Amino acid sequence: MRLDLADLRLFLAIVDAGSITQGAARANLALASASERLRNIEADAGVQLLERRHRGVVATEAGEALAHHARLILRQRELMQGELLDFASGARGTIRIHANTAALTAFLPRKLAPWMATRPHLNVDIRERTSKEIVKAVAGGLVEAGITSDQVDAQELRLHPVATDHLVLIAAAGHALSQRRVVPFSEILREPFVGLAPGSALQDHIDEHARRAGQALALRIRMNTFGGLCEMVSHGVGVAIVPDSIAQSYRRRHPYLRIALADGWAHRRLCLCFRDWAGLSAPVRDLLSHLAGDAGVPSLP
Amino acid sequence: MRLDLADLRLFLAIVDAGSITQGAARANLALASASERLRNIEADAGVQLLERRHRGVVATEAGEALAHHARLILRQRELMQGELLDFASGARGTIRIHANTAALTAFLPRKLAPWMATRPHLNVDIRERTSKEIVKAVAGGLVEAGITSDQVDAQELRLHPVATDHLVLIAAAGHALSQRRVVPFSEILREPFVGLAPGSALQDHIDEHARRAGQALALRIRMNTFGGLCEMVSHGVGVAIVPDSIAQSYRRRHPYLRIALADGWAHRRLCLCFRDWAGLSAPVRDLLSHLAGDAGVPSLP
DNA sequence: TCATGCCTTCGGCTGTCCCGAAGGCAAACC
DNA sequence: GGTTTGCCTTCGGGACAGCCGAAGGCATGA
Repeated sequence: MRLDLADLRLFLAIVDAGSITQGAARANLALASASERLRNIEADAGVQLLERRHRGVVATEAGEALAHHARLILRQRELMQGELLDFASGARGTIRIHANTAALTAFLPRKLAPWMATRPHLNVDIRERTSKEIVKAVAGGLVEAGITSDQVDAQELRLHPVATDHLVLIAAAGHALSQRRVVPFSEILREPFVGLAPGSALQDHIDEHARRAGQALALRIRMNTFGGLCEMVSHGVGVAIVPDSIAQSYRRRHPYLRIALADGWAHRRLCLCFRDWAGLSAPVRDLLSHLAGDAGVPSLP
Repeated sequence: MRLDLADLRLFLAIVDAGSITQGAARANLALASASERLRNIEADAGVQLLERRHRGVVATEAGEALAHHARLILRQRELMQGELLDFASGARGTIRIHANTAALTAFLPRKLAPWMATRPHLNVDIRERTSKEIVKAVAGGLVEAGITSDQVDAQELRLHPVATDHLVLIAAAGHALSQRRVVPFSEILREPFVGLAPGSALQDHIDEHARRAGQALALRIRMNTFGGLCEMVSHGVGVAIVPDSIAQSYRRRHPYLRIALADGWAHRRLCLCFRDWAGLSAPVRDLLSHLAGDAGVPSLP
């Protein structure tokens, strides 16, 4: 059966108009073409679909049935078209980006929530990775964009700073360092530490710097969450290094000292990371614009 | 958007098969054609629908959405096709026939019930008409077929007898005619009559014969149903002329005498009436075959 | 009897769609 | 490391479908 969508549209137009002449006009077809299509439709169906009257035509029972189904099919097609348009315009789909620990825990939730609320069909899949892994993933095309620290070698990728997120040392009140405002990492290498679970990107990052300083940190306990970690520190179990954004947000619940780290690698800025702006998909561009600042992104191309 | 049903079928085949090559084969298309169609589909949609992998392809989110709608649309089309096939094969639709009073009240109900029970989507629209009107309607193409008395001038139409339905006189027990087995109409013209409501085809028929005999019947009362009519007769209100099938079916409830009418026009046979067998629609042919006899219709072409 | 409105048919043309063949690319294999 | 294999894309040519204008048929209404 070779009945196609144009046939359905034409048939509906004819039934609604009540005459082949008018229906053909509505469907932007010459009368001859409409007549021919109709002939084929009826031949295929094997039933008479229109009753020819002196003044126009009316649908037979079979014709009514066809019209009914035609309406359903065309409606379904409208829905499909709308949905595809959503995908094309970026109102629907899934964005995949990578983010480091700091971005994922402190920066993104606050920025992402209102943005997603206005895009009900848009899903975001964020994976936590070390900044180094993120750069590799973006460079290799595995994800379109990521949010990394600026302490990483981005090679040919573009980095666009969107927030500061310095690492700070936190220690229980009354700790020996309590008088210091700033302390170098090398000076605290022998302190008892509270750490994050192995595999955490931030923890690996810190361990790496300890290794470079020729020392392994003395981790008394490893926690799974920043909340637990901060609580441990506030009870004097040990010190810890966390993003300042985290340190700020937990200090009400678990009082502790915040002491800046003197090292360059601790002065991090969170950066959007992507290959080139023009190559990004619409929804990712939209998201990055939003993350870059509420006041638009004059600095993004 | 020029996406047609072939596109949908092809796309589904490709998604299911997991490769354009296989999908094209399933859709009976050359690889080149499939590739071209796909290109157009994606261009129209404005989104990538398939992710090209080293081994075949997989649908993107947008592709999944398209596939989903495609399945719905094609299913709907299947339903439509099935329904049209029902119409074409005569399993669905409405049959319009005319029947005279006798056929409508006595012959048809018994024969029609089992036939309709096995054809749930087939409706039958039967109108009561005089035999003369039926012949006119069939000859004029207003209905395909009818069931008439054989007492009518059928002209070029075909008549096929299917049952006898003689008119009989009924009278209360103890009536003056109670000793007679047969009586000519002319002899009872002056009897008080119980008749049917004006407009009834049978009543008009009887009146017509009375008029030819130069007399109007003395109708003491006109009833709307045969049941009421028979009851009146059994109580001695008057005599009446009814189809023998009716007389038989009510004589238990309302006892009366059945007396044959001698006149030729009372010796009726019910006949199928149609123009030509080949010109009938499938369901009407089917119905007439059934009415002509349970044992097939050797005499119908 | 003509005019009107509607549908059908005809002949010609254009555009679409299909196909085979050739080319490119990445993985798997020898 | 070259070759084979599987898969996708592109190209050019050819056939067919579908579209159109014009002419014809039919019934109605003036």
